[in-house]
Amino acid sequence: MNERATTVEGVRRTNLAEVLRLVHHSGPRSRAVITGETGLNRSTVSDLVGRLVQAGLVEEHEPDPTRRVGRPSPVVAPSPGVVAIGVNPEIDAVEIGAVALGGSVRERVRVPVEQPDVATVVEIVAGVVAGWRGGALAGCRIEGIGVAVPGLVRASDGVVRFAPHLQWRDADIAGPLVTALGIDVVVGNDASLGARAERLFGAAREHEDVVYLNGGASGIGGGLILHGQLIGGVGGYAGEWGQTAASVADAADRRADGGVLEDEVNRARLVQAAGLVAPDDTELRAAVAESPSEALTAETARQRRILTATLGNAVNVLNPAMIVLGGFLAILRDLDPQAFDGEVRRRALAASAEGLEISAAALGADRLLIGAADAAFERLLADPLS
Amino acid sequence: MNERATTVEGVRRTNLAEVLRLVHHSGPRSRAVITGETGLNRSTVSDLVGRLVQAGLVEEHEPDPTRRVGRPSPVVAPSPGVVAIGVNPEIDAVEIGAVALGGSVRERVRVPVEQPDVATVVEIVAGVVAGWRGGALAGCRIEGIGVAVPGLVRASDGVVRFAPHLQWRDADIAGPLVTALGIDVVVGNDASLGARAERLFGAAREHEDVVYLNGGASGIGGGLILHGQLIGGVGGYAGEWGQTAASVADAADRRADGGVLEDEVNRARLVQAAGLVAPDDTELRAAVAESPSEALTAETARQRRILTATLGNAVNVLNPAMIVLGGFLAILRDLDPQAFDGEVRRRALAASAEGLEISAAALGADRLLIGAADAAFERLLADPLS
DNA sequence: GCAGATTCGCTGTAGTCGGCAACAAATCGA
DNA sequence: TCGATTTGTTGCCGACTACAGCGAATCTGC
Repeated sequence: MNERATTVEGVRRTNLAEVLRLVHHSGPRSRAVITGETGLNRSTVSDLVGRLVQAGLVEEHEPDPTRRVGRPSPVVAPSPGVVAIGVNPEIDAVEIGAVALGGSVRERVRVPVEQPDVATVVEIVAGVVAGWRGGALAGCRIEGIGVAVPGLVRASDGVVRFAPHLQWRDADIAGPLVTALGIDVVVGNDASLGARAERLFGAAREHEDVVYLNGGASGIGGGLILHGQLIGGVGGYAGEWGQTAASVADAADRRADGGVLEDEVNRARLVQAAGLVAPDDTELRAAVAESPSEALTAETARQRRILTATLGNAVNVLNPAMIVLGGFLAILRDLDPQAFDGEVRRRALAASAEGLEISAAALGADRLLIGAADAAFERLLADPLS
Repeated sequence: MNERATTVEGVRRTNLAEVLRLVHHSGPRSRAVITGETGLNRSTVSDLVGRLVQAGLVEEHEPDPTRRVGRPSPVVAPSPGVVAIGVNPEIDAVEIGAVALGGSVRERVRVPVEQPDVATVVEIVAGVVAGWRGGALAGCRIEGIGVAVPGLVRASDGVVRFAPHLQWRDADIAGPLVTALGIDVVVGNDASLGARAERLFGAAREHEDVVYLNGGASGIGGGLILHGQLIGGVGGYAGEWGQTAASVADAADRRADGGVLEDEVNRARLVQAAGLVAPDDTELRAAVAESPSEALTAETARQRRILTATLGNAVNVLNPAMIVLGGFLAILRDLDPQAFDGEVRRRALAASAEGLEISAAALGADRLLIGAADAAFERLLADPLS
């Protein structure tokens, strides 16, 4: 995250970045607290905050009425006037959000559209952003646009290599968006950006080593955070758990011959066993929890066996501090969290399971928008007074 | 690796560390080259190198006779007088090496001993190091001791949680070694340190995302390097591929019911199929390569199927730039590297396989000693003029 | 209600560090 | 032998944080 400062001027950039990142990711806090957490001198923090205020990136509010002796320290909060746009094109709609520094969603729109192509997405985003600029976000500073794509995204240039759901292949969405809006654009994999959001503002807050798995209608996506950094791999395609060969201990548990994890641990199979038609996650959760049929019970048990085996492997290889499950994977776990977690632990080395926590995703539908917007903030966070 | 410099004094520490790390990991190079590679100013490099020379950490040699115009630039090389001790306790011996800054092994000793306990290892190391200090390493500066243990090592304090081979459990080897020798001690997992060595001085040189898997008599160990950093996980136990549930597609391929990867992909099974008795890797390699029996051919094919599936999963999840195989895993691959690599690629997403290279380990028996010693150098590299 | 204690913001000074420019040194080519 | 080129060296400058001293704001005890 932080690059090293090899020059004296770079020190200020590093320190400005640290202060801004702190109030953005960890919330408003007093100058005194910032001084303690950064280890910087009071006068230095004063100077840094002053510059950030002058740049309009943070605001200083009157001190918290803490019942403590001493002169009260003003609270430094990220400015709500600095926003980034998060975009999530999906098979049936394009979701767009305006996220302020600090992680709060200020605006949010869902535009239904069947399997949009790049041009359609750009058009929709341009229209929505133009409307916001003249209205709800008038006077705001839009720092960038982050796009969360359900597919493989090349890290080096943001080209969407393959998004099966949208039927995009080698699609450049960043270029047209920049042209249309004149704002910096960042493109990323949806699960990776979801992991980012959960790590910064959700269940995995403050954890440095996180495995995030999300189960959606189209499959299983994942994100990986190690040493506090989002892991992309050499091309940026890391995290594709859904495409791994499932380790199915009992041959009777296998449904798809030669299939991959998302063929076995599969939302559609769960829906079918529940006898539902196109339920959302809330309905599916209810069906699984309340008086399930024998077939549904067997199917959930089967999927849980395979999923826990996969997670056990992940624990052995990565030794994460936390596993975060989203979508129908959380539903599978919530059926009996204790048994589920115990099974994962049983399949892992005792030492590796010691530091492990398993949790359902905390952020709701905003997750992808927040993650995408945060990625768009990255440039600002790295060098606040560019 | 590099921490951020939040203070002006820290800038020098960072830059000193960068220069020393460069000549240590990437080899001797002229001041002019260092200037180009670091982006620092000539005068700054001059100052930094001068300090490192004064501290005895690097030496300046007369310039390379390059046939180029201009004033020749002296070559900066790591001082061979600065060494770290690498230690590798194994089931039948303790191996000890003295590794100089730059990565060259200066001394090396193998002390045969049956299943040594901690006290025995400490005694042996103390004896060997005392001998070196009075002889071969007289006048050398011993910066630290690195111990590569075949087992789980807690990152926070270096305690060996469990080393099945040595039958160590919750063993503190760092404390007694420090007491006996008065030198800083670092303890790490053998495979992780092997990965470190391969990344810095071996096959994975200069790659940022590396999966390393080593197959030994006792099982399969692994190390993981992502974003150029060794991945430890929250407790430091990451990389235990051998204990993962193998994904065996064909039930007929399974040998150990409910077994883990190292039960299926197993050196002993290979040895048995070859009809050998306690061969070393060279003998095993020859047996596998030259006119193998039908049983041996079937066994290698079976193990290759399972291993390639595991590696395919690793590629999908981690998208590494390189997979490095050591020990009998390299033997399995070398039987037909092209087919092996092709199979791994086939099991991975096309995009993830694009940037992938697969290779046998390049460093021989010195690997663990070099990795352990490099870990012991870490403190010096982070802050050269402590 | 007042005085002392405590915490913290503010200001001016000091020390450290890398960049820069000018000069000197060392090599090559003509 | 001279000019061109590259690089080490030196002194100066600008940038940045730490520090100390002072004043401001709040709490506690009497």
